[in-house]
Amino acid sequence: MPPTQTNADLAVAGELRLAVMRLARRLRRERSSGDDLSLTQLGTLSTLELHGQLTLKELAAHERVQPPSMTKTVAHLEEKGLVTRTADPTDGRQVLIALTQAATLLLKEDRKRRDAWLAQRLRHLSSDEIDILRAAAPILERLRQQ
Amino acid sequence: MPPTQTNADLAVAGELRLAVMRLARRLRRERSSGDDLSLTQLGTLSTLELHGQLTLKELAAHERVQPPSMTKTVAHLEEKGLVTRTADPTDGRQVLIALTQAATLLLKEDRKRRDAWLAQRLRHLSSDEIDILRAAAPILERLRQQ
DNA sequence: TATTGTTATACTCTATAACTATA
DNA sequence: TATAGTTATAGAGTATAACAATA
Repeated sequence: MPPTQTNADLAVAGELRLAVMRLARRLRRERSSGDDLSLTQLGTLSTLELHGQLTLKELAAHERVQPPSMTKTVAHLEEKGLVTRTADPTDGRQVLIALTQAATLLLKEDRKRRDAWLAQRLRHLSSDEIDILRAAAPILERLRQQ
Repeated sequence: MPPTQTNADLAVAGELRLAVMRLARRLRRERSSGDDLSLTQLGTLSTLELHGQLTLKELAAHERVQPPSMTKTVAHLEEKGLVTRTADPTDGRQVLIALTQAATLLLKEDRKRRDAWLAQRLRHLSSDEIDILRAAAPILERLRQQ
């Protein structure tokens, strides 16, 4: 933890920002072919998979959207048979949202397809370069969580 | 370049995909506070900065959107004084779209602000970890371009 | 009263289909 | 006829403000 910001750090930030944003855009595009779920919908399903059943408010907080937006997204997912909404037995104001089995399968397939795309590209790298990416992945994850 | 796909490569792909998508989402959110340009608009300006004056069709192709979508985006940018539209002197059907000076300045400021956000987070990392990210950035960029 | 969720309303981004102007 | 761009229309995603139901 250096006490002051160095020029080298600023340079890394700039390069990393561009690289991450562009690769993400590319990955998003890869997803969009032959699929009918938006990134918003997919992200919501992933969050439910990770945390299990959540209330609408919790789900909105995880996805960092306002409750009315999440109400809409959940409505779309419910229409597609990917989530269920049930009233909380102990607090009638709350609604519990959970994945259906169809959603679990769909998430698995989507992940497989996108991982395959990226793994295919990893084959063009040397093993040293793959090692660097392997080390970088958890650091990127921590950056996001701070 | 290994001749076959290893399980380790597939695992790296999965971790990397999640990390990149999530960090990108975070970066996108960072941008949206206190600014009035959408990512679509910013992306369009960046493309014009990179390639110079383009026709609407070319611009739509670079941004991977349909022409009617780009017509709208360009209209918004024109309202904000960030691009100009001029008829092509040799082909009256075509419209040439170019950045204004205000747009060039705005791009520079936006970049600075977002880099600062990421650089601030880099301060929580060790110098070894920063070195890994520095090495990873160009590899990520190559992954996208393949 | 405070909290949870929904409805009403509005704006951006995106698309396809239909149209206009030019080549 | 073919091409470049715009207009018409529609749906998703987002927000804020106002409302209903429950605690």
